[in-house]
Amino acid sequence: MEPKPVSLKELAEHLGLSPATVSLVMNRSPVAMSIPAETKERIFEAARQFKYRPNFFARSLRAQRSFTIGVIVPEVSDGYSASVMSGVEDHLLQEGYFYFVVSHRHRADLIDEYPRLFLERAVDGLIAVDTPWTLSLSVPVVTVSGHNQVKGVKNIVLDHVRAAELALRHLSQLGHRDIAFIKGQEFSSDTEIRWANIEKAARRLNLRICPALVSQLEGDSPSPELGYEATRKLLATHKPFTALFAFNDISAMGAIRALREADLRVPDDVSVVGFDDIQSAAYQNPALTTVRQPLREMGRIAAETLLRRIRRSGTDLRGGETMVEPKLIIRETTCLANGVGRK
Amino acid sequence: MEPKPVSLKELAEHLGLSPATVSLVMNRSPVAMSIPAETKERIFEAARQFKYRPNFFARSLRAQRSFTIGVIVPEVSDGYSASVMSGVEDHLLQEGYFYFVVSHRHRADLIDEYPRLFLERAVDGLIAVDTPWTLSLSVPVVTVSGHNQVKGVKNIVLDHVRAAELALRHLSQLGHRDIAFIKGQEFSSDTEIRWANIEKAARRLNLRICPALVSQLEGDSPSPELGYEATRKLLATHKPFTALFAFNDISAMGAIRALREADLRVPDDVSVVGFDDIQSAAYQNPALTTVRQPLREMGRIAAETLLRRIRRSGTDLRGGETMVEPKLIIRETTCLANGVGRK
DNA sequence: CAATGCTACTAAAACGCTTTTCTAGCGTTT
DNA sequence: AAACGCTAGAAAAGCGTTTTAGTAGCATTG
Repeated sequence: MEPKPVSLKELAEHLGLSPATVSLVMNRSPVAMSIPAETKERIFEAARQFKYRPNFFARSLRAQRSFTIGVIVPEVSDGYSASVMSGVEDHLLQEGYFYFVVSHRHRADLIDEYPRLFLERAVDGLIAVDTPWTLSLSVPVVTVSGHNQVKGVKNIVLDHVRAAELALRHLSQLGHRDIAFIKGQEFSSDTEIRWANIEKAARRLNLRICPALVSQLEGDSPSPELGYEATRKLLATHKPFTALFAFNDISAMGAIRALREADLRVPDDVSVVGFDDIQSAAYQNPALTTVRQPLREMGRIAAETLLRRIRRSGTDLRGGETMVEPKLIIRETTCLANGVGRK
Repeated sequence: MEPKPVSLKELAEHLGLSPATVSLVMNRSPVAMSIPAETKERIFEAARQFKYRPNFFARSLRAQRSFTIGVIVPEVSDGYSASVMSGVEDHLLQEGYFYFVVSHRHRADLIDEYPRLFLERAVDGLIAVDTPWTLSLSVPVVTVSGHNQVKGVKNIVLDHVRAAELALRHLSQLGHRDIAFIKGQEFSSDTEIRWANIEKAARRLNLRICPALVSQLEGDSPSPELGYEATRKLLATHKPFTALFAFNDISAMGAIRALREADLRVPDDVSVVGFDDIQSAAYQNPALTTVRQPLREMGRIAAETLLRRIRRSGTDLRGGETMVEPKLIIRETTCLANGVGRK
């Protein structure tokens, strides 16, 4: 049990000084230049002795700054958000900031309400992860995979051109021509841009995308179930395909299960490429080939960008994007098409 | 962009009343009983019109309450913590509380420092997840899987007696006698109690635990790699076993990979049981048999318990445990021993 | 010697709210 | 008519800081 905290006034009283002086010295204010080193030392010593900690609320009230930022994600417990948060945390704590987390779980009313609550809590800024963003707030906002075009909002985003290229080129080089796709949910902010770039990359690589071989995730569960369902629909068309590019690793896992149940071997009959490279991707059986997003790094960059904006409030508040590079991680779920050989 | 917020004083001025009156009415204080309904309505109407929101810091400064709690976890991005957090969040936000998260990543200095930082931020209480806890603080603390015996601290914990029983009985009934084990890391708070109960359950079931068949996770990465390494050590002893009980699902995934690399089929040659039942366990290939911990529920209970303590501050501050029941989820990684048949 | 400048501080306001105590005016009781 | 009680609200203290504007005392300068 800690002793009752001591206030600035009490500390000053004990030192026979005014609270003003003590405050000035403790904060190393330039005004305190004229205070002799000896006095300063006395103050520091007393502060140490009484374990003086400035009251956080009093300070925030005065400064109108909270050293707190808000993070809004679709769901804390999904690996994507959690990885990004991990990066955000790294940088934030190091800089003396704390953060609140909320999950909106794709409910539009919450996506609207939470930012307001954050503002009420006087956050200095906020980071929205994988969340459609339309608000322009009075504090800096940085989005991760946001694809918004709100004026002052900076967006940290994957290079989707390259991501699509990496995956499709890989499959193409393995001889795949009949490629099935699982698109993300309507509400996922990555869905649209990712798909647009897949189409472009396919054109560049001379791959034809058959509409019957395009399925879409539905529902907002974070489980592989959705990928399983989407793949079942794909299989139900009876249109043959030798490769499948899933929206993310989770759905790829569900897809693999659906394929196996249909007596299709992965990768011998169907190659599968995931997206994200979550922790367990490497330990799937077979290990998942996937397009890695540097999620943690994206979180770190988001935090850095946000703090920069909070500090240099006013300058450089242009929106725009900061791009981050994907990487193709080739593991065991892809091989040559037509069973020509095993990779 | 929101309009500049209006203060209580301004609102009162506009109404031709004193701030005191407005405050009393807005907070539905019993003292405001004597204020006529008409005046109250005028106040509410004006508040609505100007979107009056009490300044959070001013209020907290006065009340010495922050409606904020701190959550400390080993690592936000591991599924265990994230699931618990998800449950914590459910209850907390509903009750008007926000929470800070920090990851200590098993660094002892951080486990010590973060609670202090939380206190400085004037949290009303805190929840420690899967973290060794020795501090007795001036605010209520609830731990999840803590296994501490600090006086006022309530611990939300799995019924480990039953968990060990469920797993071992299952394996025993399938005819397994040579069972290997992967223990948790030294620093994990669940390790000790889980192991103790496994030993007890084994005795009750007349199973002999061979010391050579007990391996342990080492290192604090949240990846299946650790289970992979632990299993390699097990295999290196060349002591045969037909079943493996892993510390968690993540390590079970690594174990399965190691077994496969050693040309052992799962479950035909070796049955594997995991622990936790994380999201992807059902979509492993083969789907993982595991002991489910109701993590989200544990988080919810922790939040409920904490808020109860914060509110009835003073009463019922006994420590002790609240137990939660595990459930055996039988999937595809376990079958009859000795290849007698496939389940 | 008056004016100036420096040193080492302090006073006081302000941040926005809550809450206890107080009061003016009015009606009722004894 | 004095005492009391009630209604409707106001005054003011206080929460713990930060910061601007001073100021008292001393030394230096012209």
